[in-house]
Amino acid sequence: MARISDVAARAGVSTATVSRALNGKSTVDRELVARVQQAAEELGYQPNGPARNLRRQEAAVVALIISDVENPFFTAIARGVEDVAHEVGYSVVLCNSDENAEKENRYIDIAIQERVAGVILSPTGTTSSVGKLAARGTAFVAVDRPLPGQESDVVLVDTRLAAHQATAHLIAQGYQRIGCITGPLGVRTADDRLAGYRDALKSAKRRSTTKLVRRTEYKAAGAHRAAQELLNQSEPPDALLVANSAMAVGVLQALHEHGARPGRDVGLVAFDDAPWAELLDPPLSVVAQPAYEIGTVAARLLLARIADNTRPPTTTTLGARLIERASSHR
Amino acid sequence: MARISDVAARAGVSTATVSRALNGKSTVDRELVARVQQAAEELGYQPNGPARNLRRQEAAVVALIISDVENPFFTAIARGVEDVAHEVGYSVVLCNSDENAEKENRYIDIAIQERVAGVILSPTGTTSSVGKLAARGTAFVAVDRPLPGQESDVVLVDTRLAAHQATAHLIAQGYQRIGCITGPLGVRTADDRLAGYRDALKSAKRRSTTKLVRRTEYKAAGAHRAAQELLNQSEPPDALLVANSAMAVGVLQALHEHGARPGRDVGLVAFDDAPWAELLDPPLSVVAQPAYEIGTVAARLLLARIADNTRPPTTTTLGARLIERASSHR
DNA sequence: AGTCGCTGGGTAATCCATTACCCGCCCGCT
DNA sequence: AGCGGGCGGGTAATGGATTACCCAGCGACT
Repeated sequence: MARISDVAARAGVSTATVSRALNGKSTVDRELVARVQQAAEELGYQPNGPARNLRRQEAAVVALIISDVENPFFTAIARGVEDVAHEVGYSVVLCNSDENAEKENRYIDIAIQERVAGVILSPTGTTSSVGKLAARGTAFVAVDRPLPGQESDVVLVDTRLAAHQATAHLIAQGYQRIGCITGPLGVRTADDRLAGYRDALKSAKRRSTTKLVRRTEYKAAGAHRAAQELLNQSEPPDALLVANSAMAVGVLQALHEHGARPGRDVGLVAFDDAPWAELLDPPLSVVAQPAYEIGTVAARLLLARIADNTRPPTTTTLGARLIERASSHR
Repeated sequence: MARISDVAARAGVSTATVSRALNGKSTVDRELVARVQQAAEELGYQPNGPARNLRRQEAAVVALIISDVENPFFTAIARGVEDVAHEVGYSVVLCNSDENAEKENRYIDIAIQERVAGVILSPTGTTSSVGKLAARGTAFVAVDRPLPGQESDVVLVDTRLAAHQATAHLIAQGYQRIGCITGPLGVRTADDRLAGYRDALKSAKRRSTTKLVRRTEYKAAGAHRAAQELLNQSEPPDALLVANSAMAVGVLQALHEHGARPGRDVGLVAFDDAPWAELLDPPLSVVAQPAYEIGTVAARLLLARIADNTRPPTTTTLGARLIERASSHR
């Protein structure tokens, strides 16, 4: 594979000149630049990234560690991050932690080893292997969930408030026994959505009971089981707040199996707007989160922090929007 | 940041011994290994990736370049690749080419520059910047679509046959004017699905007319417009074959706007099984592609090629499965 | 006892691009 | 003419881990 010295030889200049000509860092004679570019072209020269990064002590790459590639919420974030990063010449590599602290830890190690310029991640939970990033001075930004006991830039959604509003909406529609199916204990968004749900019940002077609450992983299968359990109780819920769209699929299946119609029999609001939510009969009421915007904001914060790691940590909280459709109307 | 020489000093050995102890390449005295590991631990030593890759001339990383992160078909492939790669200690970085030859080209350059061990990609189309990989001897595997004029390992789905079967199913159900909404001209899967559709019409001695065929990007918006056009014709289709699940969303919207009920009024089969397909009323008939398996197969092929780049190129064709639901029954 | 061979471990070369440092040349001013 | 300043470009140091090469020491065999 062609090296910089090959290009230099072909263009009849030194390696220093080749580097300067190709990177445009310093003024180089026009004619030489042309000769160098042509030589590089002819040889199909591609600079050796590791060598460059070794010397530069940093790669123009940001790592994005998300907890589920198959969750549209996170892929939308990825798009936001990409669009901003590309504008300024950074590349984005996507890593999938699968809501698994060990994988997350592994990817953080890789990010450190590869000396990426910065990391954006949705932390899996309590185990803060993220401390390593802080310890090394690598810029990082948390999205979707804050980092326990870490000072850092964070981009959140006011998901507790959103859950409150969604629940209040169900109450206003006259539902009496409102349940909640949320994510695993310790996952912050899951906790917050549950808290918001309880806030709303309290505001309405309703008693909340654990009999109407289930926690499970953020997947369809878990939510399906949870919904089955709730519906099989002697006093089943007449409405449900569901914490993400994959879960909503499981819940809708369970309702179907019980012959219960969303809206009329069981009011339903789910987090995350999905393109198919409107296609259902009845259309699904959702809490739309600004996922793409989370990505763009996080990327901009990260770039600012790469430029200046001493700036004080900021917390950005974006709002979510309740979209009322027929699944939450009798 | 701690360097290998710091670890060596703390453990009282040479850098060579540290490297050997941590990589387990050669036999090192047990006690020294323990001392080295402890020293590394205490210093929080993380090897410098660029330096390592520079020396090794290769990184234990495979790049996966897909054409749409938001398409569940591709994220399922990603999962398959990841699962296999992780088993053997490789990391996967995901790049999103967005069906854009320029972005694809850029990511290929990055992959070459970073000296990744191999690349798996779903080629965007004709412009074969992929030639660079071949020229450099970087292992690569194409998924979902073959590479025009490139000898390489390929993992495909027999999508033409699947389209044939799906169309034949619509014919068997008694639909008379079957249309097709497929992806852009030149995207191989889009061409194949259209070809399969025509094969089926021909087998059934039906005339195929371009009046019932529309091509658009693989997104909901394009498919929505296409469906509108088709439905507004004087002789609208009474069934549609739709080339992916995002498009199906657009088509379903259009049908709804026309007050047409899937199945009864317009028979419908779409490519890609989505978790929500069963939730619709009526449930959507689909062609389920083995996306996860494509990923695992491609990863295994890539690993084999990394080990031995002289092996002859293979083409693996996986089958798709038609799942008949109510949207394709009168 | 001497020699061969093996093993464990140290020294230094190596991977390649970037950039600090330095030199030569030319222009312009006095 | 002489000198200073600026610019273009070359030489070589640099980043950090891996590994080729070599050496010392020990055990075994003749």
